[in-house]
Amino acid sequence: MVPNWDDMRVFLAVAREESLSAAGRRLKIDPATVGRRVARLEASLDAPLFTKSQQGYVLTPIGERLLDHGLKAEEAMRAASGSVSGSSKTLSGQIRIGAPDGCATYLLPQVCAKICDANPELDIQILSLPRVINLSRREADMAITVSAPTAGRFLVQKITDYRLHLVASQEYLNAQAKIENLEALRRHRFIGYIPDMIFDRELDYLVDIGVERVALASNSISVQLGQASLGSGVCVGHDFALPFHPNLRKILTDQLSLTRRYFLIRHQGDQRNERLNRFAQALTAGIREEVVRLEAEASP
Amino acid sequence: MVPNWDDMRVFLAVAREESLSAAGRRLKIDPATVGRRVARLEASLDAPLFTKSQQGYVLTPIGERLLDHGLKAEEAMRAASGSVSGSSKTLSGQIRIGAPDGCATYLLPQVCAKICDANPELDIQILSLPRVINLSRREADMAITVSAPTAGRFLVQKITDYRLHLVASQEYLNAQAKIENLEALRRHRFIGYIPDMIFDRELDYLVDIGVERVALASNSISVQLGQASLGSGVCVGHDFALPFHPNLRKILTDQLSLTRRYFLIRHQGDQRNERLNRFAQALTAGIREEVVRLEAEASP
DNA sequence: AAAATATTTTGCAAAAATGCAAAAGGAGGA
DNA sequence: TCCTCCTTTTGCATTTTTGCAAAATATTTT
Repeated sequence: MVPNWDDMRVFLAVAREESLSAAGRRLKIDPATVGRRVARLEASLDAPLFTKSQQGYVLTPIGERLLDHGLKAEEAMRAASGSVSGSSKTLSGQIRIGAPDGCATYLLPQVCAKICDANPELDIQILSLPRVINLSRREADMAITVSAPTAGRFLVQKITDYRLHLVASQEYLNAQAKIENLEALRRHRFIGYIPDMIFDRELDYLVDIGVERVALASNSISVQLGQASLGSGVCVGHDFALPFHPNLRKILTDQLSLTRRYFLIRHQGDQRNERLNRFAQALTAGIREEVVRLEAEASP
Repeated sequence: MVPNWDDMRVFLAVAREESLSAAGRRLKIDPATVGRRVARLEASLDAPLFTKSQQGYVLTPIGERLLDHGLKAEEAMRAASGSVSGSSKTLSGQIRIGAPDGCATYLLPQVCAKICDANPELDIQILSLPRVINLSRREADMAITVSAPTAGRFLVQKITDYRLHLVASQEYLNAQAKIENLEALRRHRFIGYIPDMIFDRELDYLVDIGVERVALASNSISVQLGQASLGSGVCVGHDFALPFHPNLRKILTDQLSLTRRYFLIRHQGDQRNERLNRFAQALTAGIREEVVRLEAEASP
């Protein structure tokens, strides 16, 4: 009769994922158990919460109503966990970060490795996302973005600025006439993002330069730089990525230099979550350091 | 690592009761289990929540902080349960009502019996309290009072007015000179509440009449009426109580008649709790009917 | 002072919940 | 049309949780 509070936790997962198996993956419990706990909750509430089918679980109107309250409970439970600063000196558990692929590829691996070394109990998951992450749905605990969100209640914190320049491989440059100015670029092949898959205006570098056509495109910056590295063309790349592609050279650095900024976005409700606060602190500091280190290495 | 939400439920009970066994009684689970679940919560939060001793569990500062969030979670869970109208036609589970003793003694038994008959799955607990009930601490789901609360966020609903008169036993009246007016009362012995235990000004009937001395006192109205019934003196009694004391007679009804009002108090957060709404509806209707019936019976 | 009554804690057997493996049922693609 | 992959569901062995009984300990009463 009186519901088990923990069943609400699995209810939320199922409501979000619309599937027992996906919810099970997220919660790291067996889908069968997930199904049984939903059934138990329905029994104790004496109401159908989902319409069940082989292609998933979808909320009934009653379930929708329950979801509203469940989210409130979740917020409270999250704040509760956060309020006990976890007396232990070291962080533990699981933290998931969403980030644009440049950051995820070239910065987070080293930074997170260092954090993990210092906190052996901590598991970090890096979500490299080809789209703006939906933090409201709790897809991640925090997200790194290139523009501050305008709507929604979030904690926004500047991480650091970083620079981008035009790059091409040494071999490519040797084979061509020296590129003297921006005008000369018109005769070159460009590598960039897939135009209609650019999810943030800040990432639409090429439009800033006036380039209209992208011959080789990928949704992954590392694929782009890989192609540039093979001598396929000219590309806009992060300075901090260059040490990973030794034969890439910056070009026209005096005539074209882009600056962008990383932000750390968190849920408003996590403001007093000491655990996440400490992690965020370590993360931003780590990224800042790493950008400085890599950009210095790339400057000559 | 990730806490079991249901452990928060038992944490709240222990925090309130400050004892494993009392919490166990309230939750209807074994004290040993309560202790183990608290231990598990502490382990998953990695923080000491209680200082434990043989005389009970008392919150640590960390526990205090957790309590705040836990209460929020509880509110959300309560609202969640309430939001699903419990598709079944009949009420079930457990509902606890606090009430002043007059109401608890002479009205609620019949009214609640009727409600229970109509809802076989429902358990009703009547808390007859010698003090103003602390609804904020969730000692009860709802409370009946004689004055509307001034502070706090509560739902207040008038139930019904009721009347009180001076009463004495037939035998007592026969043995005395006829009491013609209020002035004549000065020579009689009064039965009433224990003066310094009156918790609500509305119950301080005798001061309204001008009586200063109470010879026989009890904190229980049924004890008072029992004494009056034995011919020990004059007492202020509820009209609706008289049918239960057949040899009591109202006196000076034309010169002294008190009217009081019962209110039903509920938690603001329960406003959309269909289950409690339905119960409250049945309760107020039942009390209203019962007062009318009993007062009619007492009038001749 | 000693007995009685609370409390928490511990040991163990019973009960419940869980994970795994297999079954059953569709949706989408070759 | 069939085949494959993805679901949910079911049966069963294992693990975990729970309740009960007894032990240990302190407080209150006689």
